[in-house]
Amino acid sequence: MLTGTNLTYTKAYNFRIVFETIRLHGPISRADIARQTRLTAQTASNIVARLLERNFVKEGVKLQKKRGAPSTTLEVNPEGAYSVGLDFNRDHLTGILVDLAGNLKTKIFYEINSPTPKDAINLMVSTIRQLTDSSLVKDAYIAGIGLGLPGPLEINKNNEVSNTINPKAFPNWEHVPVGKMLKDKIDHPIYIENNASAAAIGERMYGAGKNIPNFLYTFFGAGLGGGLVINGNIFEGENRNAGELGYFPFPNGKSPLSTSDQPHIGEHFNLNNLYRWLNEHDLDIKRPEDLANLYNDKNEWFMQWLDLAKEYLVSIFLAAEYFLDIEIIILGGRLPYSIIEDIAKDLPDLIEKPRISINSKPPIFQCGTAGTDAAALGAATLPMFDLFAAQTDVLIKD
Amino acid sequence: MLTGTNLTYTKAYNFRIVFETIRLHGPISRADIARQTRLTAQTASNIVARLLERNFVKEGVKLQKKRGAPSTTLEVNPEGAYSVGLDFNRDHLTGILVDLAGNLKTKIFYEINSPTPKDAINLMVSTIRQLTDSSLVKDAYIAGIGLGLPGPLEINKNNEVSNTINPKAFPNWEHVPVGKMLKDKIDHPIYIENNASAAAIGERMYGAGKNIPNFLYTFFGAGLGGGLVINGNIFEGENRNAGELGYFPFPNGKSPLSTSDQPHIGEHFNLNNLYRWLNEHDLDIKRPEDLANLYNDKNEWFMQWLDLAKEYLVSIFLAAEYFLDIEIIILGGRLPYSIIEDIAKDLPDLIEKPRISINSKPPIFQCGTAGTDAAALGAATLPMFDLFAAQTDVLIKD
DNA sequence: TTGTATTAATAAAATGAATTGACTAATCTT
DNA sequence: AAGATTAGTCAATTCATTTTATTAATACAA
Repeated sequence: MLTGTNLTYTKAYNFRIVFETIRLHGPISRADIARQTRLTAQTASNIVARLLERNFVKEGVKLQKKRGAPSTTLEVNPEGAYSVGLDFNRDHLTGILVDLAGNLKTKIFYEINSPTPKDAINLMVSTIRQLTDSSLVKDAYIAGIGLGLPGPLEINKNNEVSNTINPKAFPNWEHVPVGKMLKDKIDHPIYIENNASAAAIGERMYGAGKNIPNFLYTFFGAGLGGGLVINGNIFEGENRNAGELGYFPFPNGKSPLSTSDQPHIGEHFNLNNLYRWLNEHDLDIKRPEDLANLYNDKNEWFMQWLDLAKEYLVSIFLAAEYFLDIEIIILGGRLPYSIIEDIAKDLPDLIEKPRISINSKPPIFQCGTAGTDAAALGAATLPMFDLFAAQTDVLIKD
Repeated sequence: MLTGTNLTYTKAYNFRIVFETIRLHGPISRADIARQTRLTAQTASNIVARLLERNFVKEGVKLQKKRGAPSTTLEVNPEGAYSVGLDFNRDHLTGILVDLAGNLKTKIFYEINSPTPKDAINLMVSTIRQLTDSSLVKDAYIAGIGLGLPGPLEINKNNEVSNTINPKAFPNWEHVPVGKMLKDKIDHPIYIENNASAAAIGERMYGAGKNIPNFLYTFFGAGLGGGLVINGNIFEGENRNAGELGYFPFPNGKSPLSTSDQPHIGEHFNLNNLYRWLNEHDLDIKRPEDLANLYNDKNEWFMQWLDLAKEYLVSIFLAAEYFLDIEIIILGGRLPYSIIEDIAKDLPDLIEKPRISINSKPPIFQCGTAGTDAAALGAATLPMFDLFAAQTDVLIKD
């Protein structure tokens, strides 16, 4: 619905704009903030005063340029806020604490095995408590708790709780009100996203997408996921399922890992499928980390998988270019960094041959900066993003 | 760059919000406008006064609901502004005049044959003059001139002029500064878009996309084009080439119309390819309208083409769903309406079989309301959109 | 028929954000 | 040492929305 705006919203937006300017371009002086944001020096100065008061920024070194009075610079105060991120899947729970600058402060990792919802929630709650009760964040402001779940998710009518997990891949987890269950026990705002979207938001705010308003994030998790960042914000689609890259059909033939009657690329990237297939070839692989060794050894089976993976990705990324003319594709997730790096290195050449172009540049491939904890880090940035990101929707009523 | 906002921008945005509310929901009272926009009654009333003063809206009937004073309703004043739209391609130039309500007032159509840039510009100029000098718009406010060109387009460094046409399909038209050439002779603001994007904006503002902020528009023109509307605005991509649906590869085999060494779906939808192929089968077809007869007669060659066309579209639209989880796909363009209607009718069933879904609804297929003049009507709405659409970017400096 | 409740619309005053203008202080240039 | 330039802030102004108050029109109930 079309709603108006007023001074209050203006204030909220300018507050975010100034904070973002300091975060992305700091250390920076009040005068430079005013120039960049096109606000008056007075307004910028006033907003900075509010940011200082709330401890979100702090003054840094004095700086002199050519002439005139030297300027005192401002930069993000990492201790100004903290946030908790959880990345949950059937084989693991990662919990982390990050500060306002996006630094990872604490990390807790559990290997688990398809827990019941009740057990899972209990583990999440104790993990959150452990992270928020540490001496580090004593008295500090906690922005909230972000939870990354394997998609697809649901939102019920009340818009309050979102949660269900692909029932085939994760039995007994249909329509579990994860958000509600957590809210009953945790006294912080709770944000839930599918882990691919969360990771994309993480890269957008703190990582490779910091200065890139439009990109496609490709998430190698339990399967193949994606997060689409459009105009600086995640684009979720009508049913919150945008970025389901795994559903694309194989460009020709099908993967030896495919077993379903609707062959789709996701099957090739499904880690359980991959483990099983490698086991069939006498390779004992149980965790994503184990793949790094196979890659280092140039194991023939793994390299066969990797070559096919690249071929399949090419067809997806071509679609991304034709549809969205996307500038940058960021790759991240639980696969070892060396493997993701290899993919990012090879794709530009591989995509060039089938690509049709009249006057546009090919997409750039980049590795995410969050490493294998991308989902947890992304989850942790959900509260930060909600509070600080300079989205234009904060300008509009409701 | 991150820029701030202030009261002036607030005012501009609320002005648009109120106008849009009247346009989409009128006849509507001041009180209802206030309720919908969440502005105060006073503010809504003040903005309406400004809209009345500028003749963009007019008062309508009195309306009484249950109790209380009856309200005077407001509605768009069609005569409040006019706009000119041109749809140019190598075989035709369509020029139209529309009013503020989106009604087609005058239409001029020329059949042409790959004119030189100079001849084309002259024809455009005389068409524009004819449309703007008519007695109808005497003394009326002309919002501007919109020009739809076959993509892909370019923007030069100065951001002022955009213009070049697929040189393979349209010889001697590389890097022609159409915008600049028009501006020298025409004293109205000039807007240029590729015709698919223009048509998409037209459907967004006045047609099937009126109340739909996210949709994919599919344009059957000289080839296959697309326009992506995201958050109410056209999404153009990094090189302004988003929506190049024609570049998708064939899902299997290739079309009998395909001749290039990089087979792609666009070849199948290329009208010249289609005419040629039909000619080879002794069917004398020269214009899009001629296809309607073939369709009525259920001509075997044409139906073969049509069945393949649907198959190819399915693969594109599946990609649209997986990538964007798009709710609605609007079909329009120069193909006869009966054929587009047939496609829209058959696609839901055709897409259901290959489609993979866990908990999302399939896209809805709809025919555009602009008919075969979609591109020209879309071009005509470019100035209207720029002046009246409630985009959040009008809230931000620069 | 009369009094009351409800709603529409606007006038006048208040609010609160950014802006404008004036001023001080710090540094470089000549 | 004087002048130029820049940073930063206080005080006053501006201006669109909001708040408050008022008038007018209608329906409903007694």
